[in-house]
Amino acid sequence: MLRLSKLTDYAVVVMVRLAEVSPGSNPDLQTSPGIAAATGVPEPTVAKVLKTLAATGLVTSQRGARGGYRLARSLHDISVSEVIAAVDGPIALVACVDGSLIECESQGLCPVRGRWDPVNDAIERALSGITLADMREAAIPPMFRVPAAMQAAE
Amino acid sequence: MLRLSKLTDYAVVVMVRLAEVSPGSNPDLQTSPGIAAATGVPEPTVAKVLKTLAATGLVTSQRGARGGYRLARSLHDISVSEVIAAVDGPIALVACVDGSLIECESQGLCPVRGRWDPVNDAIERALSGITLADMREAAIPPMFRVPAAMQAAE
DNA sequence: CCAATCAGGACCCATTCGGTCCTGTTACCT
DNA sequence: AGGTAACAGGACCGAATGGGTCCTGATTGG
Repeated sequence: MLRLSKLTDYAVVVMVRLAEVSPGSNPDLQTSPGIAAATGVPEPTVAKVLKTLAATGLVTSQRGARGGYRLARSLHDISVSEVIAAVDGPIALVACVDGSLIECESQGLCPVRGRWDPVNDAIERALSGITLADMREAAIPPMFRVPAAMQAAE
Repeated sequence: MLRLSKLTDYAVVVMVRLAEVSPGSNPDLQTSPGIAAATGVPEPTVAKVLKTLAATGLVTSQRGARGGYRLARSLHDISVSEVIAAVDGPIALVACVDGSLIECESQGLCPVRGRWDPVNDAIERALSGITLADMREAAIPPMFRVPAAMQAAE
Protein backbone atom coordinates (compact mmCIF):
# COMPACT_ATOMS: atom_id res chain seq x y z
CA MET A 1 0.00 0.00 0.00
CA LEU A 2 1.77 3.01 1.31
CA ARG A 3 -1.34 4.80 0.36
CA LEU A 4 -2.41 7.76 2.37
CA SER A 5 -5.95 8.50 3.36
CA LYS A 6 -8.62 10.22 1.34
CA LEU A 7 -8.78 12.85 4.03
CA THR A 8 -5.33 14.00 3.08
CA ASP A 9 -6.39 14.15 -0.51
CA TYR A 10 -9.37 16.24 0.46
CA ALA A 11 -7.14 18.45 2.56
CA VAL A 12 -5.08 19.31 -0.48
CA VAL A 13 -8.17 20.02 -2.52
CA VAL A 14 -9.59 22.24 0.17
CA MET A 15 -6.39 24.18 0.73
CA VAL A 16 -5.83 24.76 -2.95
CA ARG A 17 -9.38 26.02 -3.07
CA LEU A 18 -8.71 28.29 -0.13
CA ALA A 19 -5.91 29.85 -2.11
CA GLU A 20 -8.34 30.81 -4.84
CA VAL A 21 -10.22 33.64 -3.24
CA SER A 22 -13.55 33.96 -4.94
CA PRO A 23 -13.53 37.19 -6.93
CA GLY A 24 -15.84 39.83 -5.56
CA SER A 25 -15.85 38.64 -1.98
CA ASN A 26 -14.70 41.29 0.43
CA PRO A 27 -12.66 39.25 2.83
CA ASP A 28 -10.57 36.27 1.87
CA LEU A 29 -12.59 34.11 4.21
CA GLN A 30 -14.40 31.08 2.87
CA THR A 31 -17.00 28.97 4.64
CA SER A 32 -17.24 25.21 4.81
CA PRO A 33 -20.45 25.01 2.76
CA GLY A 34 -18.95 27.30 0.17
CA ILE A 35 -15.84 25.19 -0.25
CA ALA A 36 -17.93 22.05 -0.33
CA ALA A 37 -20.00 23.44 -3.16
CA ALA A 38 -16.94 24.58 -5.04
CA THR A 39 -14.98 21.36 -4.75
CA GLY A 40 -17.71 18.75 -4.82
CA VAL A 41 -16.55 17.25 -1.55
CA PRO A 42 -19.40 16.52 0.92
CA GLU A 43 -19.91 19.40 3.31
CA PRO A 44 -19.49 17.47 6.61
CA THR A 45 -16.23 16.07 5.33
CA VAL A 46 -14.98 19.49 4.34
CA ALA A 47 -15.84 20.78 7.78
CA LYS A 48 -14.00 17.91 9.41
CA VAL A 49 -10.89 18.47 7.34
CA LEU A 50 -10.91 22.19 7.98
CA LYS A 51 -11.25 21.70 11.69
CA THR A 52 -8.27 19.39 11.67
CA LEU A 53 -6.22 21.79 9.60
CA ALA A 54 -7.19 24.67 11.87
CA ALA A 55 -6.17 22.69 14.92
CA THR A 56 -2.69 22.20 13.50
CA GLY A 57 -2.38 25.79 12.38
CA LEU A 58 -2.24 25.27 8.64
CA VAL A 59 -5.36 27.38 8.26
CA THR A 60 -6.78 30.05 10.53
CA SER A 61 -10.43 30.35 11.43
CA GLN A 62 -12.80 33.19 12.15
CA ARG A 63 -15.72 32.17 14.30
CA GLY A 64 -19.20 33.56 14.41
CA ALA A 65 -21.47 34.84 11.69
CA ARG A 66 -19.61 35.89 8.56
CA GLY A 67 -16.78 33.74 9.75
CA GLY A 68 -14.78 31.24 7.77
CA TYR A 69 -11.31 29.96 7.02
CA ARG A 70 -8.22 31.32 5.33
CA LEU A 71 -4.78 29.92 4.66
CA ALA A 72 -2.25 30.62 7.39
CA ARG A 73 0.54 30.72 4.81
CA SER A 74 1.02 30.79 1.09
CA LEU A 75 0.75 27.57 -0.86
CA HIS A 76 4.43 27.95 -1.64
CA ASP A 77 5.25 27.75 2.04
CA ILE A 78 3.23 24.64 2.87
CA SER A 79 4.84 21.29 2.17
CA VAL A 80 2.98 18.08 1.49
CA SER A 81 4.57 16.50 4.51
CA GLU A 82 2.96 19.11 6.70
CA VAL A 83 -0.47 18.37 5.34
CA ILE A 84 0.00 14.64 5.72
CA ALA A 85 1.27 15.05 9.26
CA ALA A 86 -1.67 17.28 10.11
CA VAL A 87 -4.35 14.97 8.77
CA ASP A 88 -2.89 11.52 9.16
CA GLY A 89 -0.59 12.04 12.08
CA PRO A 90 3.17 11.82 12.13
CA ILE A 91 4.89 10.13 9.25
CA ALA A 92 5.92 6.77 10.58
CA LEU A 93 5.83 3.71 8.43
CA VAL A 94 5.93 1.10 11.14
CA ALA A 95 4.68 0.98 14.67
CA CYS A 96 8.16 0.24 15.89
CA VAL A 97 9.91 3.58 15.46
CA ASP A 98 12.45 5.19 17.68
CA GLY A 99 9.91 7.40 19.40
CA SER A 100 7.65 4.70 20.71
CA LEU A 101 9.94 2.47 22.66
CA ILE A 102 7.07 1.28 24.72
CA GLU A 103 5.58 -2.12 24.15
CA CYS A 104 7.52 -3.90 21.50
CA GLU A 105 6.49 -7.24 22.88
CA SER A 106 9.49 -9.09 21.59
CA GLN A 107 11.84 -6.57 23.12
CA GLY A 108 15.15 -8.29 23.04
CA LEU A 109 14.83 -10.10 19.77
CA CYS A 110 13.07 -7.65 17.49
CA PRO A 111 15.49 -7.46 14.59
CA VAL A 112 14.08 -4.35 12.94
CA ARG A 113 14.31 -2.14 15.99
CA GLY A 114 14.79 1.29 14.50
CA ARG A 115 15.75 0.07 11.09
CA TRP A 116 13.01 1.96 9.38
CA ASP A 117 14.34 5.26 10.59
CA PRO A 118 16.43 5.94 7.48
CA VAL A 119 13.42 5.12 5.36
CA ASN A 120 11.20 7.45 7.33
CA ASP A 121 13.79 10.19 7.05
CA ALA A 122 14.12 9.70 3.32
CA ILE A 123 10.39 9.98 2.81
CA GLU A 124 10.16 12.96 5.10
CA ARG A 125 12.88 14.66 3.10
CA ALA A 126 11.24 13.86 -0.21
CA LEU A 127 7.88 15.15 0.94
CA SER A 128 9.24 18.29 2.49
CA GLY A 129 10.52 19.37 -0.88
CA ILE A 130 7.10 19.41 -2.49
CA THR A 131 4.76 22.30 -1.77
CA LEU A 132 1.05 22.65 -2.37
CA ALA A 133 1.91 25.16 -5.04
CA ASP A 134 3.80 22.42 -6.85
CA MET A 135 0.79 20.17 -6.66
CA ARG A 136 -1.48 22.87 -7.99
CA GLU A 137 0.75 23.37 -10.99
CA ALA A 138 1.14 19.68 -11.66
CA ALA A 139 -1.14 18.10 -14.19
CA ILE A 140 -4.75 19.11 -14.50
CA PRO A 141 -5.21 20.22 -18.05
CA PRO A 142 -7.17 23.49 -18.09
CA MET A 143 -10.11 21.74 -19.69
CA PHE A 144 -10.76 20.07 -16.38
CA ARG A 145 -10.83 23.30 -14.46
CA VAL A 146 -14.54 23.88 -14.13
CA PRO A 147 -15.79 27.24 -12.86
CA ALA A 148 -17.01 27.19 -9.29
CA ALA A 149 -20.55 28.10 -10.28
CA MET A 150 -20.87 25.08 -12.53
CA GLN A 151 -19.47 22.82 -9.86
CA ALA A 152 -21.96 24.12 -7.33
CA ALA A 153 -24.78 23.22 -9.68
CA GLU A 154 -23.60 19.62 -9.78
CA MET B 1 -0.47 7.73 8.79
CA LEU B 2 1.55 6.83 5.76
CA ARG B 3 2.35 3.73 7.66
CA LEU B 4 3.02 0.56 5.81
CA SER B 5 1.79 -2.82 6.90
CA LYS B 6 3.34 -5.14 9.41
CA LEU B 7 3.72 -7.67 6.68
CA THR B 8 6.29 -5.47 5.02
CA ASP B 9 8.09 -5.16 8.28
CA TYR B 10 8.11 -8.91 8.62
CA ALA B 11 9.32 -9.24 5.06
CA VAL B 12 12.39 -7.20 5.88
CA VAL B 13 13.04 -9.22 8.99
CA VAL B 14 12.71 -12.46 7.10
CA MET B 15 14.90 -11.40 4.22
CA VAL B 16 17.63 -10.12 6.47
CA ARG B 17 17.45 -13.43 8.26
CA LEU B 18 17.71 -15.23 4.93
CA ALA B 19 20.95 -13.41 4.31
CA GLU B 20 22.42 -14.86 7.46
CA VAL B 21 23.02 -18.44 6.52
CA SER B 22 23.11 -20.49 9.64
CA PRO B 23 26.67 -21.69 10.12
CA GLY B 24 27.11 -25.39 9.61
CA SER B 25 24.18 -25.93 7.30
CA ASN B 26 25.21 -27.40 4.00
CA PRO B 27 22.96 -25.50 1.65
CA ASP B 28 21.96 -21.90 2.05
CA LEU B 29 18.32 -22.90 2.14
CA GLN B 30 16.22 -22.03 5.14
CA THR B 31 12.76 -23.31 5.99
CA SER B 32 9.74 -21.38 7.17
CA PRO B 33 9.67 -23.00 10.61
CA GLY B 34 13.37 -22.36 11.00
CA ILE B 35 13.06 -18.69 10.16
CA ALA B 36 10.04 -18.38 12.40
CA ALA B 37 12.00 -19.79 15.30
CA ALA B 38 14.95 -17.56 14.59
CA THR B 39 13.02 -14.34 14.24
CA GLY B 40 10.18 -14.81 16.67
CA VAL B 41 7.59 -14.18 13.99
CA PRO B 42 4.71 -16.69 14.03
CA GLU B 43 5.34 -19.52 11.62
CA PRO B 44 2.16 -19.18 9.49
CA THR B 45 2.91 -15.52 9.00
CA VAL B 46 6.47 -16.25 7.97
CA ALA B 47 5.17 -18.78 5.48
CA LYS B 48 2.71 -16.28 4.07
CA VAL B 49 5.36 -13.60 3.66
CA LEU B 50 7.79 -15.98 2.04
CA LYS B 51 5.17 -17.20 -0.41
CA THR B 52 4.43 -13.64 -1.40
CA LEU B 53 8.11 -12.83 -1.79
CA ALA B 54 8.64 -15.97 -3.83
CA ALA B 55 5.74 -15.08 -6.09
CA THR B 56 7.36 -11.75 -6.91
CA GLY B 57 10.78 -13.24 -7.37
CA LEU B 58 12.59 -11.59 -4.48
CA VAL B 59 13.35 -15.00 -3.03
CA THR B 60 13.59 -18.36 -4.74
CA SER B 61 12.13 -21.54 -3.36
CA GLN B 62 13.06 -25.17 -3.40
CA ARG B 63 10.14 -27.48 -2.98
CA GLY B 64 9.99 -30.91 -1.44
CA ALA B 65 11.69 -32.35 1.57
CA ARG B 66 14.92 -30.56 2.48
CA GLY B 67 13.54 -27.62 0.57
CA GLY B 68 13.42 -24.03 1.66
CA TYR B 69 14.03 -20.47 0.58
CA ARG B 70 17.02 -18.43 -0.37
CA LEU B 71 17.51 -14.83 -1.46
CA ALA B 72 17.32 -14.29 -5.20
CA ARG B 73 19.78 -11.43 -4.95
CA SER B 74 22.12 -9.90 -2.44
CA LEU B 75 20.73 -7.58 0.19
CA HIS B 76 22.70 -4.82 -1.48
CA ASP B 77 20.71 -5.30 -4.66
CA ILE B 78 17.24 -5.25 -3.14
CA SER B 79 15.67 -1.88 -2.50
CA VAL B 80 13.05 -1.16 0.09
CA SER B 81 10.66 -0.04 -2.59
CA GLU B 82 10.80 -3.49 -4.15
CA VAL B 83 9.89 -5.15 -0.89
CA ILE B 84 7.04 -2.76 -0.28
CA ALA B 85 5.75 -3.21 -3.79
CA ALA B 86 5.93 -6.98 -3.43
CA VAL B 87 4.06 -7.18 -0.15
CA ASP B 88 1.76 -4.19 -0.21
CA GLY B 89 1.24 -3.75 -3.90
CA PRO B 90 2.30 -0.81 -6.02
CA ILE B 91 3.27 2.38 -4.31
CA ALA B 92 0.37 4.71 -4.84
CA LEU B 93 -0.68 7.17 -2.20
CA VAL B 94 -4.13 7.92 -3.44
CA ALA B 95 -6.69 5.95 -5.36
CA CYS B 96 -6.75 8.60 -8.02
CA VAL B 97 -3.43 8.05 -9.79
CA ASP B 98 -2.69 8.35 -13.44
CA GLY B 99 -2.82 4.62 -14.01
CA SER B 100 -6.35 4.05 -12.85
CA LEU B 101 -8.36 6.42 -14.96
CA ILE B 102 -11.41 4.29 -14.47
CA GLU B 103 -14.10 5.33 -12.08
CA CYS B 104 -13.26 8.64 -10.59
CA GLU B 105 -16.89 9.40 -9.91
CA SER B 106 -16.50 13.15 -10.03
CA GLN B 107 -14.72 12.97 -13.35
CA GLY B 108 -14.83 16.46 -14.63
CA LEU B 109 -14.47 18.36 -11.45
CA CYS B 110 -11.95 16.36 -9.47
CA PRO B 111 -9.32 18.97 -8.74
CA VAL B 112 -6.51 16.64 -7.71
CA ARG B 113 -6.52 14.53 -10.84
CA GLY B 114 -2.95 13.38 -11.12
CA ARG B 115 -1.53 15.88 -8.72
CA TRP B 116 -0.10 13.26 -6.47
CA ASP B 117 2.08 11.92 -9.24
CA PRO B 118 5.10 14.08 -8.34
CA VAL B 119 4.70 13.01 -4.74
CA ASN B 120 4.53 9.37 -5.70
CA ASP B 121 7.60 9.75 -7.85
CA ALA B 122 9.51 11.47 -5.08
CA ILE B 123 8.74 8.69 -2.65
CA GLU B 124 9.55 6.02 -5.17
CA ARG B 125 12.90 7.68 -5.79
CA ALA B 126 13.65 8.00 -2.10
CA LEU B 127 12.80 4.38 -1.42
CA SER B 128 14.70 3.03 -4.38
CA GLY B 129 17.87 4.46 -2.95
CA ILE B 130 17.69 2.42 0.23
CA THR B 131 18.65 -1.23 0.19
CA LEU B 132 18.01 -3.98 2.68
CA ALA B 133 21.71 -3.93 3.39
CA ASP B 134 21.34 -0.32 4.51
CA MET B 135 18.54 -1.32 6.83
CA ARG B 136 20.57 -4.13 8.29
CA GLU B 137 23.41 -1.79 9.07
CA ALA B 138 21.18 0.90 10.47
CA ALA B 139 20.62 1.03 14.16
CA ILE B 140 20.33 -2.11 16.22
CA PRO B 141 23.03 -1.79 18.80
CA PRO B 142 24.90 -5.10 19.00
CA MET B 143 23.48 -5.72 22.46
CA PHE B 144 20.13 -6.39 20.83
CA ARG B 145 21.52 -8.91 18.41
CA VAL B 146 20.58 -12.16 20.09
CA PRO B 147 22.01 -15.40 18.76
CA ALA B 148 19.57 -17.51 16.80
CA ALA B 149 19.73 -20.35 19.30
CA MET B 150 18.59 -18.11 22.13
CA GLN B 151 15.83 -16.65 20.02
CA ALA B 152 14.57 -20.11 19.16
CA ALA B 153 14.27 -20.90 22.83
CA GLU B 154 11.97 -17.93 23.37
C1' DC C 1 -31.59 38.84 20.62
C1' DC C 2 -31.19 35.94 16.63
C1' DA C 3 -28.76 33.73 13.11
C1' DA C 4 -24.66 31.99 11.07
C1' DT C 5 -20.56 29.75 11.64
C1' DC C 6 -16.75 27.27 13.86
C1' DA C 7 -15.30 23.71 17.79
C1' DG C 8 -15.16 19.34 19.35
C1' DG C 9 -16.76 15.66 20.22
C1' DA C 10 -19.56 10.86 19.80
C1' DC C 11 -21.03 7.57 16.79
C1' DC C 12 -21.79 3.92 13.03
C1' DC C 13 -20.75 1.41 9.06
C1' DA C 14 -17.75 -0.52 5.46
C1' DT C 15 -13.43 -1.91 4.32
C1' DT C 16 -9.12 -3.72 5.00
C1' DC C 17 -5.53 -6.11 7.32
C1' DG C 18 -3.40 -9.40 10.22
C1' DG C 19 -3.40 -13.98 11.07
C1' DT C 20 -4.72 -18.96 10.80
C1' DC C 21 -5.80 -23.06 8.50
C1' DC C 22 -6.69 -26.46 4.87
C1' DT C 23 -5.80 -28.94 0.76
C1' DG C 24 -2.82 -29.91 -2.90
C1' DT C 25 1.89 -30.67 -5.09
C1' DT C 26 6.75 -31.54 -5.23
C1' DA C 27 10.99 -33.71 -4.06
C1' DC C 28 14.07 -36.11 -0.93
C1' DC C 29 15.16 -40.31 1.61
C1' DT C 30 14.67 -44.75 3.32
C1' DA D 1 8.06 -47.30 -4.32
C1' DG D 2 6.18 -45.13 -0.51
C1' DG D 3 6.40 -41.96 3.26
C1' DT D 4 7.59 -37.57 4.82
C1' DA D 5 8.95 -32.84 4.79
C1' DA D 6 8.46 -28.83 2.78
C1' DC D 7 6.40 -25.21 -0.46
C1' DA D 8 1.88 -23.38 -3.23
C1' DG D 9 -2.23 -21.29 -3.17
C1' DG D 10 -6.06 -20.60 -1.75
C1' DA D 11 -10.35 -19.68 1.70
C1' DC D 12 -11.61 -17.86 5.84
C1' DC D 13 -12.50 -15.12 10.21
C1' DG D 14 -11.93 -11.61 13.72
C1' DA D 15 -10.19 -7.12 14.88
C1' DA D 16 -8.86 -2.65 13.93
C1' DT D 17 -8.94 1.25 11.31
C1' DG D 18 -10.77 4.84 8.46
C1' DG D 19 -14.49 7.32 6.11
C1' DG D 20 -18.35 9.71 6.90
C1' DT D 21 -22.38 11.74 9.47
C1' DC D 22 -24.47 14.08 13.11
C1' DC D 23 -25.22 16.50 17.49
C1' DT D 24 -24.40 19.83 21.02
C1' DG D 25 -21.97 23.74 22.44
C1' DA D 26 -19.38 28.43 21.91
C1' DT D 27 -18.64 32.62 19.46
C1' DT D 28 -19.52 36.65 16.72
C1' DG D 29 -21.97 39.82 13.53
C1' DG D 30 -26.34 41.99 12.37
